[in-house]
Amino acid sequence: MIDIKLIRENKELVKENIKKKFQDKKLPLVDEIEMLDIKNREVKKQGDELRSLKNTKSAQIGTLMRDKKTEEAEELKKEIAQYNEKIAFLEQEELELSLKIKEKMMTIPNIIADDVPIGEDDSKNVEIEKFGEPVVPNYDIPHHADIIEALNGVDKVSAGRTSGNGFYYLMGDIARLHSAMLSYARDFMIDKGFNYCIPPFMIRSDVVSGVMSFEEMDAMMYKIEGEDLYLIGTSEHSMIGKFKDTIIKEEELPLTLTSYSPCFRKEVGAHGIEERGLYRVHQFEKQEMVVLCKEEEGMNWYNKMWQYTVEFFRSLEVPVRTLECCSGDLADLKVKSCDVEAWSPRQQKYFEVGSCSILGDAQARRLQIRSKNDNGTYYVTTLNNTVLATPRGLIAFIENNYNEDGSIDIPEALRPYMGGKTIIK
RNA sequence: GGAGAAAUACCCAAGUCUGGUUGAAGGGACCGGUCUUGAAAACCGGGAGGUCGGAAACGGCGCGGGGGUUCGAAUCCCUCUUUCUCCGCCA
Repeated sequence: MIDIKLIRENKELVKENIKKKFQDKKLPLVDEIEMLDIKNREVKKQGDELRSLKNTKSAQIGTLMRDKKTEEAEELKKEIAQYNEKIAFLEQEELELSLKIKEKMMTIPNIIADDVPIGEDDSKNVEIEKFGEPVVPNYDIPHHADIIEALNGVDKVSAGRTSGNGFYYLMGDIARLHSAMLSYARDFMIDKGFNYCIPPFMIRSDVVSGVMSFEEMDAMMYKIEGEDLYLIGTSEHSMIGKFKDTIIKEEELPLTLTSYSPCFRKEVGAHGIEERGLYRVHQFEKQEMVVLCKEEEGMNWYNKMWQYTVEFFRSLEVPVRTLECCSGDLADLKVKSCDVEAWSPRQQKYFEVGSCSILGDAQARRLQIRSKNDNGTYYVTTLNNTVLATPRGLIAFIENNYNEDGSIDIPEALRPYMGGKTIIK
């Protein structure tokens, strides 16, 4: 959500930005908002004047009552009653106008960074940099589901029975590897100075609607029957929600947090749960990083954050690359975003394992997350990035550490979490 | 799940029974000053933060959130949320 002042003062910029994102159908909204805003302020002004008048007269009644001038007081009461009718009418109008404005404002995309590549969809995303050699071994790498199955590491048949498609039992060393990776990811971020946090795994609807649109909510979030609660789709939801309606002391910024949570997603729509294996599932686990900082420090953190993820995967012998999200593929709330993709030696291409985003003050404005200095309050800049989401991260790890004989190497970094094991076979 | 108590500004806290100079007493912290070589202490002085409209003057909102009664609500009523105490249940 952008500042409405931007529409008042520089609506061409807002329109230009909409065009850059190939959302031309939203262009008329800008003028509509501008008109509604003018009208809203006019109505508010009228209302304020009447309320002011009413307040003054009411105070007079107080004085008259004290002086026992009942008749005069009664007359004033009648006078005020007339104001109240008008005020009620104006307030209704004010409410309707501001709702309309808010509804439209929510759909206006955030102003993207100048250096975001312009493109209509994900096919126009731009590779930035490769880290590590994308090696293709001279033997075949089986599908991850087959690798894991051969090691007795997964049971999807039983999961289908208990929970349906999109769920899984991880077993034995593979389950342990899964946990080891998460523990390592946690400690990796703690060592970077991030504050470890385990958040609530369910959140209320007002928090959800603060972080996503209704359509997204419907497509992603599981609702708890009979309660105003949703299972989180990512800990970002509860981590950002943590600061809803608060003013953070400026000396506490930047807040650098790393959170663990299971994540639940319906995965309704485009892709669905149609793929074999553990790539797209209803339930996964994630170590996340979240940063709240001053605007001027935002880009600095953005660059640090994706680099942390790269460093993390490199320490696990996984080649990665960064892929910059183009304007059309960028979610409306984001200023800039890049994916960290892991190399798949089997498919001989990169696939997404994480996503780093800077949202400017858009998320903070929606949720009223502010800080304060001598010039007053301001909305903080929010960022989030994946350290490790797994089983997806597990797949990347397994493919890249797979040996011809079906075993999986455990790199140095992970061994303390695997009881010293150097190999899974 | 049951019973009770509470939520007031950065923090503590008065006011709520008895609605009207309470746009919120009093502390603490904070800022400015006196004193001091400097600081502390003491003393004097200052301001509610926020938000919306306005170029400004000024005005609207605002005592956990929402609604209601009333000319007028921190104060009365309803509702939601949260916290605390006790009981029950439970990893």
